[in-house]
Amino acid sequence: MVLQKRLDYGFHGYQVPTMPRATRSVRKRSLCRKGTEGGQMRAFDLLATVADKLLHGTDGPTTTTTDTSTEKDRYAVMNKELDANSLLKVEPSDRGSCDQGFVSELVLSGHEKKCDLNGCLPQHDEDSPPQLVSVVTNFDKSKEMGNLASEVHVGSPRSKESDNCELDGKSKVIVKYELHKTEEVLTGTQDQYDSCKREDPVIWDQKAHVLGNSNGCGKMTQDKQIIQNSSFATQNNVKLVDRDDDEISSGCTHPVSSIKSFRTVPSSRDRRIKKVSASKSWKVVPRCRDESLSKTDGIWKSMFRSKSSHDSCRRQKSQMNIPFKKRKFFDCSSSVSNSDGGINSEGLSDSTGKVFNSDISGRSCSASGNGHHKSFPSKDSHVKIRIKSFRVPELFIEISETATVGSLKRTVMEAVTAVLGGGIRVGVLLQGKKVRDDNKTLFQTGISHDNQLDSLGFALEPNPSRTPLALCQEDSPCILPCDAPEPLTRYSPDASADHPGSSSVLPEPHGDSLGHFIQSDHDSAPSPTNTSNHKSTTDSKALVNVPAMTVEALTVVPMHRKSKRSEVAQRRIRRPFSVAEVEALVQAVEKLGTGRWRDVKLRAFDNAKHRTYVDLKDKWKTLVHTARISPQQRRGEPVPQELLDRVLSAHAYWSKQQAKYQLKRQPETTTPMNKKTQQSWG
DNA sequence: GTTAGGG
DNA sequence: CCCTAAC
Repeated sequence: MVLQKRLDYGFHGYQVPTMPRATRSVRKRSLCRKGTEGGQMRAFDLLATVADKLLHGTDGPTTTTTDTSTEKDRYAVMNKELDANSLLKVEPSDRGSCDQGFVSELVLSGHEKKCDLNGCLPQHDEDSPPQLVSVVTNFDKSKEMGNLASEVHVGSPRSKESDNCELDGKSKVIVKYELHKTEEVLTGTQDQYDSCKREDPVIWDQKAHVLGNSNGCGKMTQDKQIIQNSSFATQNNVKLVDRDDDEISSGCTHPVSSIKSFRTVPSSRDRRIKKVSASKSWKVVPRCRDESLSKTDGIWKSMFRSKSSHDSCRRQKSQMNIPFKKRKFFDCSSSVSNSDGGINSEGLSDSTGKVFNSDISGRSCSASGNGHHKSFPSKDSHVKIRIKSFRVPELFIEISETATVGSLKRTVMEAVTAVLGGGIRVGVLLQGKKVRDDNKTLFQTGISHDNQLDSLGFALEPNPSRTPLALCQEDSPCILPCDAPEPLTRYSPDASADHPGSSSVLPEPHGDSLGHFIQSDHDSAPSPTNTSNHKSTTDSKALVNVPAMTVEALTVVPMHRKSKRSEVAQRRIRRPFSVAEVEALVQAVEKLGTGRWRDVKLRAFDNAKHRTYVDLKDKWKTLVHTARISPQQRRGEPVPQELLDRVLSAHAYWSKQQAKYQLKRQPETTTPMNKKTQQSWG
């Protein structure tokens, strides 16, 4: 029998490809955003816009090749720039002449024909929306590990110019990526672009009939569907934003929307994907780091310029949130880092990596939404927003140790895709405060060009509407503000198959959504707000208001429900005992003694589903230990000395009792003093 | 299913 | 917190 082990990968987040990367120079007028601060654009729209960018970036084609002759490549999924600290990257594969990464393969496996997208590709005519994102992909030519970092620029469709920043002298591929159109990615010649451009640009307008249009379009969306299916459709809670169900009506404005329209297509793709993602035979790994580092040297250098690879490696390791002993199997080269502070190639990302300020610089571009880029000012005051990069909420992945590295990659990709695809949404922060009113205009909100938008930030947060279960902690900072604990996202591809309650999601910070607190046995995190009527505050029981647990914002994304159970259940998350819990435990033990953990559980933690009697026993064990060591050696949330004293006292008492019991059957009668002591407890 | 103890 | 032996 194969020993199944699990690996936990704690990602403190990726850096999702940077969104618009504003070009400072007005000339580049790259930041034409729809909407104006004057009231036409509401915060909601802004969010939607941002989300769109993200999604397109997520599902859009990625190109990882410079080989312009390979048509196929052009439709690869746009690579995301992962957190520099994450060792898992989206990268081009070394397969064949095309450097298509697995992502693209996964997503676009259906694009056998060159012009699948024919007739679907946007016509970058004068009427095209002013959103054009150019992706500058840099990657180390040193093949196989050709890591790459992408940058996404938003600009006008016609601004062909691209930043010529060259990183570390690596070869560079410049890709134009048109938003609100297809996920077309141009990697090379213009004629290719033209040859595949869509004929009916109208489709991309609000009310186009998706079905009525080219197959190319359909295929495209279909491919996206595959991604969804493979990554999160099964959990039926994540989808690409709010569009999936809107069907045709929403048209291609949001490419994803048409997905269902093409459901009928080749199931083989689905199957393939499933198969791929399901396979979890871990084979290799253990090899270090230096080797792989050297391969990715270019990247590492650019990402960790100030560190030696060793250092980074070490740091990675030390920060990896891998609660397993399996840790030893972990490998830096394939690992992920929890380190904070995304360090993108530009070294500009926020140190927290959570919220990135946007940068609004001056004037806008044409107000006419028609994409006419009269390079300059218009009557409307437009707001330019620049987002260096986003960071995906922390992601947790568990995968069988027997899984292959390849499947790990895919799993991670799926997780990311799932998250980006709808598990998250964009939040707007203004001066550290979350802007909740989606209906306010930017101007009303204070997001105006003449306002220093340094204070404007965007954050990725769980998308409540897409998540079935939500452990909602009122006002808990899911929003990833600087320094706030990042929400934890747990992605378990296979485990927890049959646990309905196992898919809980990040709390929805807003009161606006289904703030239903679900106390699934899975893990009902003690209510932080001490709602006196909360279950976990066992009224008559010993356990009183359990203070907020530190962590507990987690997302569990059950996947592959069909997978074998052999994959083993995932390790429970660590839930440090709060002082209140300790108090309750001590009290119960004083009364019941050690050795009756089940009773202790029933008495004091009956409502704390996540505390088993074994947990209580273990906690007691550690408490005793803690009480015996010097305060300096203690870690974690300090337990009041008073409690520790009681622990020792009770422990001593019950130990004595036990000893006596064993010696003879002479109950407590022989020790009046102890008895007295106990009375004082009771 | 519980307990106890090592990991 | 996990795993197991032992009951």
